[in-house]
Amino acid sequence: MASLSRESVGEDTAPAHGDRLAVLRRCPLFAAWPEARLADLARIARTADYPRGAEIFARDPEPRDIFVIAAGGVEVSRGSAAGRKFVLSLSGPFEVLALVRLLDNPPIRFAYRAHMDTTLVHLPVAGLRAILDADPILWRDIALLMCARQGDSLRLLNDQQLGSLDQRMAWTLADLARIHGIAGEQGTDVGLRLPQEQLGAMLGVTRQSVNKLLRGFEEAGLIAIDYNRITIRDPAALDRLAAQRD
Amino acid sequence: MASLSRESVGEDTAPAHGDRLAVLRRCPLFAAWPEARLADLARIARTADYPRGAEIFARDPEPRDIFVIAAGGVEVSRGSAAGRKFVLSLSGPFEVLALVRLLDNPPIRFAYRAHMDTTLVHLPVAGLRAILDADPILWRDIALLMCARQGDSLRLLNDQQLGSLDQRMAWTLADLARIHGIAGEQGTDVGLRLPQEQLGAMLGVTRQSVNKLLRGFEEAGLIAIDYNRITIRDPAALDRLAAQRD
DNA sequence: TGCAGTCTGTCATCGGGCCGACAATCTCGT
DNA sequence: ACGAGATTGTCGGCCCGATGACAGACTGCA
Repeated sequence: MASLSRESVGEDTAPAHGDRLAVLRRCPLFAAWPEARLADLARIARTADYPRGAEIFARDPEPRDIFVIAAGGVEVSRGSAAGRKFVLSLSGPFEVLALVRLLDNPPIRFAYRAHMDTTLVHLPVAGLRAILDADPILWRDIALLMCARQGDSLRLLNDQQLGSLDQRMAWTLADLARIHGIAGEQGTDVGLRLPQEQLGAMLGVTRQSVNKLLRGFEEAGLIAIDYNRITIRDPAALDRLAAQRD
Repeated sequence: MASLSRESVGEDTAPAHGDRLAVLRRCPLFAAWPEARLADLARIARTADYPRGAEIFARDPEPRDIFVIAAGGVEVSRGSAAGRKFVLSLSGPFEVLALVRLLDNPPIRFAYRAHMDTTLVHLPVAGLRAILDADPILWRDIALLMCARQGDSLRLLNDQQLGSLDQRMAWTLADLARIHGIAGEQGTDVGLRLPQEQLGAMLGVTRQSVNKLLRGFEEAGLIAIDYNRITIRDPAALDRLAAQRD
């Protein structure tokens, strides 16, 4: 159990303000917002650092923040009573998370965990709503982003129901590479050292199944495996495999 | 293959306009909208009837309408190349569907089918966007609805991954009863005559499994089965079973 | 009323993925 | 450099749900 949380809350110096502004400016969600609104956002925002493995809202019984990843990565997951875990996504920098908190009572609560050393920009939901209500056309960007997120969820749901395991694996790997990937000489490195256990929690299978599946992919020349590290050798074939879900 | 579609498009008499207004007024989404905006909506809206089994956008290669169920029910589903089908939901009156079309290019396209004789109010997406942009605070309602929908999808995803089959069945039955159910003396009738095949397509299992599962539920006194018709006898126990998903 | 088409009920068989177990390998902190 | 803990690689047995098949029941239309 990680016991650390919110290391650097409280410093609110001018350069910190500028940092927050720089982060917000790089979020696709805020891309079209006027400079003044971004400044408003930066004013209510607070930065916090989380060491690898820390739970993001571990101490908040009723979380009140939406947040943006400034650096690092966040695992969005949910545990079951039986001890199993479902990993919804591994998000990277400049993604805005927990937007569902704009609702007064969200229907389900996921857990957020720093997947590596991570810096977040917290936006108190009340303050964000005030800014949105003061310039309501900004709600449009929220609405459209939520439409896109909904589309992503529906695609995931569809894949879970109709796709074979190989297809889901191919799709998941391609997706991870797109978010976190680092292109290299031998191919695109899936930029995370993710345990097969965690991959399993994304696909809904056990780590043993993931292992067999990955070795199969390696044998087929799709990927290369170096212990924890996966490199995509044949992205085209991978996409072809993933795209058969229709 | 159903060949019928859009029977009554074209009539735009004054009383029809009033009918459309009445339907829109009963949608939760539009509950807080000012009367003038609802009138604008009704003005761009068009009503269409679909016989049971008809595909809603069968003829539109690039569908441009968001729609509201005025009466009847709509099955939202997606087929696979292998001939299998995934049923996302069975929606009832006054639900607004296909909101994801507010995006220019939705990431995934589901099929909509009239699950019984159905009347829809079509809202062209361009017209809707114009109305929203003219009074942008209305975007807030869209955004919050999409947040709620997203929450629903995430809950479904979570259940698929972590829940046992019984739990998912219990949850699905309770959900259907909530949307379409008719309370009676012997308990709540799940208001649809849905083939076990279709239930299977919602849960991601075959009709045989659904059959065995339902008989088990009946034996346990949770439900009563009369051929196609399911009546919930012990809603408390059903909820208890469904709620174990944590 | 009868018949075609749909839906249910049930069985035997098969297979993919789970479970439990254990050894080998790698990483990281001290 | 070393040892504890995490992660991988692999196996055999097992179980749930898929598959294919078939008879019987129900519905709705002619």
